[in-house]
Amino acid sequence: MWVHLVYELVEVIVSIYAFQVSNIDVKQETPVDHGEITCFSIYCGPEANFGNGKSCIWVDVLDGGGKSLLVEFAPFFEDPSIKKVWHNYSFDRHVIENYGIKVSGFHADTMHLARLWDSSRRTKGGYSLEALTGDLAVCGDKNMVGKVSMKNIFGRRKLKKDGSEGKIITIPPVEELQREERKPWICYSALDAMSTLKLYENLKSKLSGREWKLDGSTKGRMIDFYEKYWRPFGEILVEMEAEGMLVDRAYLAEIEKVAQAEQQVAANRFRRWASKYCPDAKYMNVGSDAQLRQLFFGGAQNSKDPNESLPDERDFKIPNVEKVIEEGKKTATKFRTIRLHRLLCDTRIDPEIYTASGWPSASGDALKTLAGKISAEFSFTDESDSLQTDANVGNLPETKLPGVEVGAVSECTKSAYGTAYAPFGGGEKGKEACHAIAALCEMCSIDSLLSNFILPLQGSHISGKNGRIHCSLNINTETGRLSARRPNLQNQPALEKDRYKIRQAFIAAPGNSLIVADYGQLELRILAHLANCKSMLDAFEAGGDFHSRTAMNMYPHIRKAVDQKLVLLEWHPQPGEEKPPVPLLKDAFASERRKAKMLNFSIAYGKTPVGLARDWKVSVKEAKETVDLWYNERHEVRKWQEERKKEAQKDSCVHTLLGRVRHFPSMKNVTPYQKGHIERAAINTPVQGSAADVAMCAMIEISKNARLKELGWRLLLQVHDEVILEGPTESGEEAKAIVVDCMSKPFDGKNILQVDLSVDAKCAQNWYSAK
DNA sequence: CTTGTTAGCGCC
DNA sequence: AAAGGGCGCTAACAAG
Repeated sequence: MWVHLVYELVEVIVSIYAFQVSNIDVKQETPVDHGEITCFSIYCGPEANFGNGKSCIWVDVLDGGGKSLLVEFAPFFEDPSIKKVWHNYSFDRHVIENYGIKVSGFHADTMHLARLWDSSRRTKGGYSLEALTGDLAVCGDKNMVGKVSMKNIFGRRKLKKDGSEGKIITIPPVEELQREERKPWICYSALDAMSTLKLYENLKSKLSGREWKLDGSTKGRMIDFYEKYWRPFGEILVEMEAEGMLVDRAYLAEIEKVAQAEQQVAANRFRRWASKYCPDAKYMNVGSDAQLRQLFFGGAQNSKDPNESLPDERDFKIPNVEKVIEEGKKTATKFRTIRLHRLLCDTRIDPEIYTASGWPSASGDALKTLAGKISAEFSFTDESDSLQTDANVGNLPETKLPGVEVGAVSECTKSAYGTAYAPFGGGEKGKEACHAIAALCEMCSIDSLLSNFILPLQGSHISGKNGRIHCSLNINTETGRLSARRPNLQNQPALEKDRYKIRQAFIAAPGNSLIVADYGQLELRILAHLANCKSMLDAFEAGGDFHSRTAMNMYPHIRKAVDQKLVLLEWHPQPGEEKPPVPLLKDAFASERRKAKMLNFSIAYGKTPVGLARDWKVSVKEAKETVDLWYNERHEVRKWQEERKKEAQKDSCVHTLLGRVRHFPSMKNVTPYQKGHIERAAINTPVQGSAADVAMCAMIEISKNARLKELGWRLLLQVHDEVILEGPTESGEEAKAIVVDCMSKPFDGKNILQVDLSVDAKCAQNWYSAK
């Protein structure tokens, strides 16, 4: 009876839900196929009267009727004409869909509204309902009761063993609260719905008060931006999460074995070598940076505080796998202690890299410096072997061109062995040390692949019933990019780093294929457009290898070589041709092109000559000269960047292509370092944020394309400038062409940029082979 | 035994 | 003094 009441009333008023969910660990699990609803509430403003003057409905799903009661509400959830506002729509929708209810009528997500209003609340309390409703800058409503956290209402101090209250505050399970603290619990969860609607009204009015400017002219208000872009985008993201990616678990189990075996070999190789200098190193945790720091740099001074030094030797606890019974103990304990001292007693290795806290770094980079550019392969038993390995070290020589001076000094004159070579005595000893440390590096990188990717991808908590992985896709970055969580599918190893071909585990279902489509140099194209830079626009217009063209524009001697046809900018082999008639620029001037490429990527991020000098191991003056060469042909970029810095200083904000705003703290009263950070963010955000705008528009185009839908193609994932879809193999080619078209003309079927948007797309059975 | 923090590293 | 933008995740460690 009262279900009908709601149904009729809410057609006119926006309504709100807040769900309490059990049987799910929110921090670990995906809500897709996990989690059960214990209760929910509906609020549609103070005017509604559900009887006895009550304006809010609270529904007990736990003891009040369970699934059958929830299903009574299905028509209500599924009615698109009932406009619904949520706080974190994604979670609630997945949980409702676990009951087979298809939610419709998505009107707004207050988390996204808040993010659109102010994208930098991370340091101001974040975007929880509690933080937002409690913030007067967001909800200036004095009559409003903000959300109060569960911890404050229901938190109980954990009792210590002696019966007194401890410091740890625990919250009982929601089922227990609902049954045993019924009244406050109903108030609490009903308030969620009321807070959400209040928050919606506040944010809507704020966004209505802010002008939306696109390309310099007024398009409306920012709430219009939300409705045009982020509302449909929010819905698309939830659908993508629900789809999920199919993962080949058998394949992952296979590469896990291989990786573990290779890791053991590398780790033991290092341990065996290290134990020659420090016996306990045989049992060390080679993955612990503290232990490594002790072995290499024991006794070293802190670079920031000369009064602090690492101890000469230090004890570490390790799992007692050998079941050693230590002195004074009766049985083998779970852990035992080993003592590590500096490997070299008489010699010290000068640390080149320090951590932020001033201690010598034992990071991968630092270890690579110690080892040098060599392989981990080394025969520790038969030293005659080493000569063969020796022949392989060093860089490949660059193609030399007669009559043309090759710019940089070739690095192959330097020794390929790292800084550990000399301290360990040079010669065979030095080589042995470098190879052992190289093995350590390899062990670390395998470990990182295993623990970050291969193992978690096989976990059951992140996959649904159908074996697919459902990450959550969030609009929660300061620039407007997406982020992915549980698991983060946006940082899967790519290309040459993917030594176990992890991406091969992301597959299409039988009968299906994946389409992987990505933009070529999206951010650089955006920069060319925003800065209106002629040289860059011309280079994109001409097409071909952008970095080679940059190198040519930077260095007159390269331009001369190109003009005289001594080198080719790029080469498209004709049938029958095997190699180009003259060398390619990227081979003949590899080091210049490398620098040009690095500058192309770094300058948009605001990298300074100081940073480049460090990377390139040249003087700051020299780095600055190279940077100037880059800007020489691209003075519009410099001017545009200066304008952005001024804008950040004057208005405390910058804008993206579609008119989203990122605010910065006032530049008064900030340290020079903070000022630098703001300035770099100010020149980066319009580029990164506009690229995010483009990618979002492309996804909206793809998602609303009727033909793609008809053919059965669905978006699965976005990785900033790349999208992945899955659909029937037989329509792969047709779908691919549509996707490319959507991405090239992402603004309502048009491209409003001054540059073309180049798109590369492939159809394949797995993610790896689509690259 | 839990929690938070740091360093490090994967992606674009 | 700090000198590359934006993320999320992990192990190890430190602290409660």
